[in-house]
Amino acid sequence: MKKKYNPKFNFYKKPSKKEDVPDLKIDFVGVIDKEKNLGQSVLYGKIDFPKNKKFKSGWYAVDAKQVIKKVVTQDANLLYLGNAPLKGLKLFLSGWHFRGVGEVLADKIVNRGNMNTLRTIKGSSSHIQEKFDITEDQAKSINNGWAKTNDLAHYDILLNELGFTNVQKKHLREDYGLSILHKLITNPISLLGTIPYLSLDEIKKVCKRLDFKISDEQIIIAATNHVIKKKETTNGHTCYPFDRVLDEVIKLEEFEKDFVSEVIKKSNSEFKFTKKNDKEIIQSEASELRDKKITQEINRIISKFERGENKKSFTKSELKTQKTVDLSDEQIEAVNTAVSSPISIITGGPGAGKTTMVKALVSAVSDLKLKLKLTAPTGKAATRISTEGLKKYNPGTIHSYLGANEPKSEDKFDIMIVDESSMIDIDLMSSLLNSIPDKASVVFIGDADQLPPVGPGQVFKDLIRSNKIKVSKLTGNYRQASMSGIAKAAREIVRGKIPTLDNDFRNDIVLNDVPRGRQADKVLELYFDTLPKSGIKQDDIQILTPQREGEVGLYNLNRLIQQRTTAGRNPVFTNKIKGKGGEFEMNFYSGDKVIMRKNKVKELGLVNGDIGRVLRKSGNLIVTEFNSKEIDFSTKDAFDLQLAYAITIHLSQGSDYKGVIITCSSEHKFMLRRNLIYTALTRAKDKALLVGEESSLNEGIQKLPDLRYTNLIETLQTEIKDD
DNA sequence: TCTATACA
Repeated sequence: MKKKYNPKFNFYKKPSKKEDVPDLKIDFVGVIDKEKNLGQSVLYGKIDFPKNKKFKSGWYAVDAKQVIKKVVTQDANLLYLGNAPLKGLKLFLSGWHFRGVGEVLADKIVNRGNMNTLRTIKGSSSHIQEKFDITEDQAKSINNGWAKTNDLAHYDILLNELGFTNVQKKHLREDYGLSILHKLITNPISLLGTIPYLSLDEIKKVCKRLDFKISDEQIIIAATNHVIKKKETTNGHTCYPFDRVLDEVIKLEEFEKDFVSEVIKKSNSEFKFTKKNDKEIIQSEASELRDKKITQEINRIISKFERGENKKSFTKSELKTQKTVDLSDEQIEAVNTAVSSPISIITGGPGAGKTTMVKALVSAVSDLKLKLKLTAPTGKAATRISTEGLKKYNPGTIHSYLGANEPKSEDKFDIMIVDESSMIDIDLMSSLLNSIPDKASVVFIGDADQLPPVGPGQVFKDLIRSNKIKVSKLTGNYRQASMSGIAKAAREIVRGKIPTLDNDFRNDIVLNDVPRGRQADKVLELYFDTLPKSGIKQDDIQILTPQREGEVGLYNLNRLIQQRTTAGRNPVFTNKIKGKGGEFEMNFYSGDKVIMRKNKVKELGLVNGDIGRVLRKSGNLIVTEFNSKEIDFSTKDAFDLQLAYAITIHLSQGSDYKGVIITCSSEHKFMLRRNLIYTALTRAKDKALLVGEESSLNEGIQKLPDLRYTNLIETLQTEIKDD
């Protein structure tokens, strides 16, 4: 049987519209007389249970459609609760629907009304007031609150009763709907690994509440899914070596290793096993289906694509976008490939000519009268496209594009160009490919040597390495001699070679080999004296560091610079920041360089990563300056601001600066990796100054980025036809 | 150890 793909952890799903609230109506039914199969229902009052069946006394939850004409149907899925779900009811009443009802009042009401509470609150507020012996206002609030709820109320109460959190409830509603009843009746523990932030202990509590006896096999399978999922959320692996999964499962539940191994191997529909370098790799079913979904969508896009036949090859003169820029042969070829292929990839490091190439591609696309869509995974990358003169195409984040459009909607385009594609995780890629209309094409642009996505997988890399997608690699066609020292060093670092660096400041890349304890001072010296003297203004300098904590961590460097520049003035505002040693207060003064950490395009016209300056306080508002425009922040909005003299390397991805000071201290050696150093270094346009121990830098360059186990390359290679 | 997006 072919299984339907169910994106278990898809946070990018378009929220369901009000009108199509799925059917989630459940009823609570209680057995009154076991002998006569007589019962009561919250929705219908006195009811009958099927005569020929035995029931336990106490309460059940049931799909409301399965109580017909005051009779529970023969085949009804009854979830046995035993005790009435009063805890869930209390939580429901003290929830956001009912203003002014807190825990104490909810307690009082439910203790009086028990399960009749639900019938009572449907009545008039005077009735409510009298029954519960509460004030008129309280009764009105409950009456109003109930009017705002819908069929979801009982569903919510049930999940409250079982102890699920709000996020978990949301996923249960959207991923399972009413089928959750069947799941809870047959195998509640299998929810583990399919609902985020659900721990083994929590699901065990759910089982206990339901008096559900868990078999060893069920526990093992659930724990295995749990371990695999954890590897995905913490390290981005979409599959993992079996022996290591096994060890962790045993740590969670003390079973015999051989027994655990046998159980997992036997349940072959739950897991997929593959071999990588002779290592046995296990993948969850959900992850396998997700890979398959991606290949399916790619196959669909390839097979529906129509532009290929009547393709036009652009020549150099046709693609000339700006008088001064001459396109290289590889750029022209990349444009032609992108225009005539259903899916294509353009890679290359900074300075390889991606931006010029994109502009040429855009002009070619408009020449062909094709409708274009521009997107990127981050707000920052999307605005950067805007500033490249492509604003009229309305670049936006992939998320906002997905949210605004029903997949394959009317808002069709012929070609989508996606920038900074290396930051796309596998779930986002799946949603994105799914949204590409038939006949349209996609071009992914990015640099695979930069940092991997925050989320799971490394789709961009895998797509390239599968050899199933057309890849245009831009090299910049530079001759060694004409290359900047920065570019040369970056190329060496990517290959794992240690570049020869010294502290000669006449070079554009300089290594200051400084021991711990003197590194922060060195950073300040470069920032305040050396660089400005060489003609790079402080505004054009960005300090980059791998971590927040430590001598050359983000907090300390920002604090030190602030002390020398702005401290002592009256603080404009204060934020609370959660550091390693607990919460601390951070003052912001007039003149402080700040970074915006949230996308607030509609409200403030700013995206995550925008850099600006604090100006002054004006009444309740904090006046700032971003891109030479004054922007007013409320104190609440100002919580999204951080000091930005120093920022993490991760945050700098996608930006560039004239001068960059990069710390490479042994105190951050855990973070120092080849791709991190490469990303930091390639942010620099004119000058890159490294501060730290040479040995840490060199070790970092040798250290490959954390390996991500994925199975996508293999899936692509078997599922995608060659053309 | 760091990091994106989005919604409620």
